[in-house]
Amino acid sequence: MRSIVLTFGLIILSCLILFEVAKFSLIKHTLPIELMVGIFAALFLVIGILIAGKRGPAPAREPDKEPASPSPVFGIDQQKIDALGISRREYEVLQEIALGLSNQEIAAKLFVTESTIKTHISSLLVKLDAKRRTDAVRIAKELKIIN
Amino acid sequence: MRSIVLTFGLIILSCLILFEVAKFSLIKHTLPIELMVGIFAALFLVIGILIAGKRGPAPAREPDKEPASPSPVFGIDQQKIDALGISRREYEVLQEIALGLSNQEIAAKLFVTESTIKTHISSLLVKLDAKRRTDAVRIAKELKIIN
DNA sequence: TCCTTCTTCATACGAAAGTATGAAAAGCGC
DNA sequence: GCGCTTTTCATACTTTCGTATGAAGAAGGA
Repeated sequence: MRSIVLTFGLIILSCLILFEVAKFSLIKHTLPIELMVGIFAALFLVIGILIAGKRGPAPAREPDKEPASPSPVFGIDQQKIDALGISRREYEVLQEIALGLSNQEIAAKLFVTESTIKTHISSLLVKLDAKRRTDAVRIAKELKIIN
Repeated sequence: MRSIVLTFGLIILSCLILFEVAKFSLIKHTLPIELMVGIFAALFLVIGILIAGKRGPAPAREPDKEPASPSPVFGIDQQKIDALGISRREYEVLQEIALGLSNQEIAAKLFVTESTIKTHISSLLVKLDAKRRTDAVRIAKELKIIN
């Protein structure tokens, strides 16, 4: 909670500063308006991606307004991941499984113990309704929740 | 692929339209610059979030072709299978592995003992230079020798 | 603050996977 | 027939995987 406030505060603050600087430049006609707007657009595009990248555990999943795209436009269907209740960490493990790594290798890669990986995989198998890791990978690919 | 191009095309198109309208309003001084920039910032913030929500870690994956319905011969590289020295029976086993079946299930499906399946898999792992069956599946898909 | 979820870890056990080795039958090309 | 590969199977052993259960700290929402 505190971290969110802090992060947003920082973002807003830096944006305001940038904004004032930009307006100053604009008045002096040292920058065209188009460029100005473009910069801000790009800036907020990046910010948006960053924010979304830090997806929390299903943030208040209200009834979805349809995304109007039955097929995943950009490859991965985040909504399906949420709908299955797959957590961030579990998803990371799933990706490593798909790469063909062993539990031990995944543990080393994610800096946790093999025990933890086993726990994640067990719940993944339940959530994906799979019997084995190979099964889980196939199902996940069919659901397009991994590449 | 087509849908991605379409989506991006639409986004860019609507942005250009919005941009022109905005510039027009700006010239007529019906809107303050701040509001203008703010609208675009918000717009691209949303777009960024949407994109991030739908994107994958993008490890250069080509989309899988339609399963089963068309002849699996198209897209499969028979020459690579031969080059790797993978026999007919081994290839059958490989396909079953990719479906997520256990050794026992594969044995039942192919009417042989589990022992035989293990033998086939062992040589498959060597020929594919894989350490595990999950690894073998990934490699086989990358080599386009299975769907 | 209380409650829940997520993440982490451990231990123990059973099931599945994989390795090593040997061997026998069948098919094929020479 | 002879040599070669493929396919089949077995036994024994090691490693990995998966389940069950309990527990504890961190983060976030109500």
